[in-house]
Amino acid sequence: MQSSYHPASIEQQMQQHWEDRHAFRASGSGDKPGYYCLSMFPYPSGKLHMGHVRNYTIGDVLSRYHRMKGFDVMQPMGWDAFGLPAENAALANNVPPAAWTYSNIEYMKKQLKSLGLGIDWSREIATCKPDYYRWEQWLFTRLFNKGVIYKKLAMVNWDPVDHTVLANEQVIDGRGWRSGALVEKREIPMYFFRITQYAEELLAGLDTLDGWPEQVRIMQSNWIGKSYGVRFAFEIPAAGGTSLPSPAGGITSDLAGVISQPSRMASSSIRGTEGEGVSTKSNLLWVYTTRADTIMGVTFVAVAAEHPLATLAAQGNARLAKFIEECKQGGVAEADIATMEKKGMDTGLKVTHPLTGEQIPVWVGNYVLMSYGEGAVMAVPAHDERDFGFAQKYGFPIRQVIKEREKGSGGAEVLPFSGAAWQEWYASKDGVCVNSGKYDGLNYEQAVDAIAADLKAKGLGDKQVQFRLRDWGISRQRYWGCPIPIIHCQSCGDVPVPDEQLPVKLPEDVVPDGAGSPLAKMPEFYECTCPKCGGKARRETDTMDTFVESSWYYARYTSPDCTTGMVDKDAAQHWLPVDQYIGGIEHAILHLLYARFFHKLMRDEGVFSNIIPPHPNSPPSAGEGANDALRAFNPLDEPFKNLLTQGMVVAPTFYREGKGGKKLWINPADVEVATDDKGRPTGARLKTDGQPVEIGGTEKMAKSKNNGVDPQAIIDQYGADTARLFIMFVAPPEQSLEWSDAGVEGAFRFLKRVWKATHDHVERGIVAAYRNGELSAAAKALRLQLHQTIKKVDDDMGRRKTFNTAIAANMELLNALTRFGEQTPAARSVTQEALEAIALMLNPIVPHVCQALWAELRPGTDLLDQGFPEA
RNA sequence: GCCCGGGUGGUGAAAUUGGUAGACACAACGGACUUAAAAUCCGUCGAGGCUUAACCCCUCGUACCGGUUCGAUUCCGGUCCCGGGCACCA
Repeated sequence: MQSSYHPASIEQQMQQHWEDRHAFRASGSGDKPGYYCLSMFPYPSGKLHMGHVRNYTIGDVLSRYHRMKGFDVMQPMGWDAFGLPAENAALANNVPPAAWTYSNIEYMKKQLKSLGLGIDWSREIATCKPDYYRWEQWLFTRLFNKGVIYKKLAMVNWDPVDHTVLANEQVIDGRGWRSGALVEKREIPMYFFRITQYAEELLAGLDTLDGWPEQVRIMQSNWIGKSYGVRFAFEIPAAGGTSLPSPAGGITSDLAGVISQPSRMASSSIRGTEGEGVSTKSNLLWVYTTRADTIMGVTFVAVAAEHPLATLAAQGNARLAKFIEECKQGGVAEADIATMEKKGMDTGLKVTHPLTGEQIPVWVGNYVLMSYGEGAVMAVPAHDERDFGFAQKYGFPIRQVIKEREKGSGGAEVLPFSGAAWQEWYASKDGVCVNSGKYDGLNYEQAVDAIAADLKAKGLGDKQVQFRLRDWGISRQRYWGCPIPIIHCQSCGDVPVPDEQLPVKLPEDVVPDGAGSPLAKMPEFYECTCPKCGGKARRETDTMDTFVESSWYYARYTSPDCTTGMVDKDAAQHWLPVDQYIGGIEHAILHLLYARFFHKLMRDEGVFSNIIPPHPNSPPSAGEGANDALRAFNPLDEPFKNLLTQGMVVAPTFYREGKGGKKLWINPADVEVATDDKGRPTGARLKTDGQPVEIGGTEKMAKSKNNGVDPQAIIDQYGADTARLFIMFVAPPEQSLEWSDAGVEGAFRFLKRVWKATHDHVERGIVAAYRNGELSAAAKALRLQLHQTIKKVDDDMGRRKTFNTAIAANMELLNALTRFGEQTPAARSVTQEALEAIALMLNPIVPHVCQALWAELRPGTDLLDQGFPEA
């Protein structure tokens, strides 16, 4: 046996051995139970980053552990290959996104292999390949015909200089990232997935996901945001009345057209069908509230800048028109809208309070979102913090209509709106109505019931369930994505591309120029004939959101070469659901929600099974515990049985201010940080010029902050095993991991110690692992610790998934073993037993070195054939 | 702004169901080995105090303030700070 540990040659040799044996090919034969272990596939950005290494090492540890436990493991890998960075690279380097992407894939695949991951490469997919996206287009046409996909106008970020739509990421401080121009909101037609139709099921399904972190289920539940409230209307007095702005007649009829449309919300009435008992009167301004008990405190109404009523009022009001224009400035990202200064302007219009008949002013508010609810809100300054601030600024009356419920004797004070004391009882809905006429004294439920009933009687409202979730807009005015399979015909309208013309192939030799999609400038792409009438037609040039590709790749892996459908039904039924899904916590909402949604879409399209179960779009309203079966996990309904959300790999950021305050981010590897005697950083300077740089926050490793640490350097210097060991040891998987070069050396040292201990033993001659004999007390103690360690490590890897403590337990065992040192035949057999166990226990984490150690301890046998040790 | 996490020695962390706080490492320091260095091995390592017969003992300590409990890093309420997400980064 070699006296010292040389990772480079061992790793190459073992990787070759695994390949020769096809060790990680998933059979799917059913001889052994299947275990589908999936890590979120990478975007081929160029090279692996630490987040990838962490993600795939966790997946590989779980895969190899389950393989040793007797499972037929499938661990596939592929490429989330469409996306914006390829277009950015194209702009920067004048290279087609396709070529850039394929060369990145080639390089990153080599890197993944050098990590020694037990991947079944025969199932590799890339989402930019036509044989993948063709099935996405196929599903699109089915959903379009069913009405699950539809077209409507939606707001985007518009760069008026580059004449292009910008992603939120490309809007920096309200300006286009390349042009520096002030970004505007603009409405364009887009295709939408009607995800709101599945809102109830997506919410109810969360209860079946026992194997998901609570945190993720809560986040998704809040995102879907089911609320119980009241939708009601203010009447808009007819034209000629006191409050309408002057311009010509026709306003009334215009209003009838634009305002009194049926609710655009994802909603269903609690009582009876929607619209029942609700007025069909025109001239109504609809709002939705979860606090109908405060309706008597309404002192103004605020509408979004894009609201039809605002548009109308602005026709005769230049100041208002200007304000609405101002509201259109800036991007569409909600975080920006929610944090900007709340501003408003009077429309001059007044509407009639449905219960008091009072005339209520209508204002335009820049904080009202057109995309949520009705695009208009009632404002109760006494009981809503935002309304309160707005009222103070613009001088609206503040009318208290809720007071704290009386407790004990004497009765409670009538508290005015005020900070924390107010919050506690108000937010918990633990108050009673005051200053509310006939509703005085009623509690929350009573007041809402009474008010909803009165509104309903007047035909001006009713209770309503509402979701925060919005439909999913998927049109992108970009080149490097899956073409939307629609043909626009003058006479037939939007016609889906027929199956025999699929896939609609994306030309791959194009270099975008940053000014809109190049497809729209390519007649050879968009000129076509209508499949219905045969007339001249124009092909859709928008592509799909790349989240669409990543919403079903997990299913495609079960049968990556299937040419008859999205998946082969038998393969899908054998492998799905994914037993263990692993990926970053940053995907907790969007990706994971979209994938759950897609699973249901595919189910309802009969993709997995010819038998399509009647799906519970509206689950039983029959109350608590009505149907426990709905709470049990069902692989036809949910794609991922267990979810592990790894924490982010974070690193410090450094920057210098460039021209115009633009930050130039500097990689940590190029920076030297000075610290005080307590280890706190005092300053930093660039290594190349010795000049100081600013220290930013510690953030997720990302290209945009240039704070990524290249894992390749560590693999090259210490080997993949050390990189894997360090990253698994330094923190439990769900916690965020702060990268530091210190500690890698320690991981390497540990592997050297394991190697040395095995070497010293093997050189004295291998023996049979302990069976029975005379043991010293020390030998007995060691053997006890050995089996306690096996038990703990098994539990840590299987149930707890805390690999850091599993490694620590092995370190303790090795420490005990090196201290032991007895050389009697019986003692040596205990040493043999312990060394074998260590090689087996560490195998999932550091497979190359363990495979080599095993070959020394048990010549002629292969670690690939060994099970996990048993305590 | 809203939703979700996190905060424990100089550092990463451990304490699995409310029961000995700091396992295992990193860094640092001291020692052995060496002509020397590296590597390796051994030892010390939360803060303060006490005591040298004793490496024995005492007090404080898990961001901060308060609560529940015989007992709280763990449960509850509040505050501060840091991170993730917010629908076109993936």
